[in-house]
Amino acid sequence: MPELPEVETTLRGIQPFIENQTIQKVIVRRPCLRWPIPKTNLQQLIGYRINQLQRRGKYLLLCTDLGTVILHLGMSGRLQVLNKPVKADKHDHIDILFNNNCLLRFTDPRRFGALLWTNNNPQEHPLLKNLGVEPLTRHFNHHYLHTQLKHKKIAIKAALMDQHIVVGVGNIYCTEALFMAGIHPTLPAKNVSSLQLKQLVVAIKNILRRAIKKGGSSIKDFLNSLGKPGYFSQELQVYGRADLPCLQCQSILQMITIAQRSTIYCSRCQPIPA
DNA sequence: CAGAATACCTGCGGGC
DNA sequence: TGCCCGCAGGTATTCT
Repeated sequence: MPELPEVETTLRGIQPFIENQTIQKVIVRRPCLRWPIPKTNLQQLIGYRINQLQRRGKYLLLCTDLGTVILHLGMSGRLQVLNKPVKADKHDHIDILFNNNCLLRFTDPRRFGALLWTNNNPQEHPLLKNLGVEPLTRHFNHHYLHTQLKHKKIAIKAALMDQHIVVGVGNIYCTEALFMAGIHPTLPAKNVSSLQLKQLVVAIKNILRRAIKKGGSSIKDFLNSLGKPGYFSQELQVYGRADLPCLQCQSILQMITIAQRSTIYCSRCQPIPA
């Protein structure tokens, strides 16, 4: 489900209900997501307030005076705010109840998501401290990409999805951005021209911004924190369109696998440079 | 060291 | 109807 636009959509959806609210109760139904859930730390949070809700890459941070809850939605995770008690379903692993009677519920069928705890600066947490730049800041530009990629032989698509280079770009938006920039996804990262890198940066920023505006993509089951789908999937040009005609040139779109992820591209619009 | 493969899970749709 | 297969938005860990 969640790449940067979906995580950002989630943040914006839950922020008004939980920021500055005091934690009243925490229920952990399933002790393990990707890693064990730090139950003790969560119980100690009762009576503490969420000072701030932040996003770093695909992580969400619930900041309190005691420490920070680090959340990752994995592949199928979802956060929603309920304003009345609703019976928990099979995959509703964690509930956090606030004094305003809002209930923050974490649901994750595949359990690739995570809830972690840190007493220290969350940016220094092992999972966060080596993350790459935020794609929607000025630090993400073609000079930066050139520096990062100039020695990399891996496919450009694999490099863009490496969260240590740039955060938030996942399989959908990476596939789309490469199409927009006219770059073949298997091209070795070091061989992407300077002009192409510029186009790629523009494409990535553009697609992420547009997706956020539309509330993210609902490919299969993404629902935002209000239980509504995102509407960006209607605008996807290549992702999910293998064997269909390219919307630009009518060539049949191809599907290949790169770094164990499905990749769709147009062999005419995204040629391999001679 | 870089890069590739593996592992973690459940659910869904399609083919038989 | 039911079973088996492949596929799904991610990424730390282990391997070569």
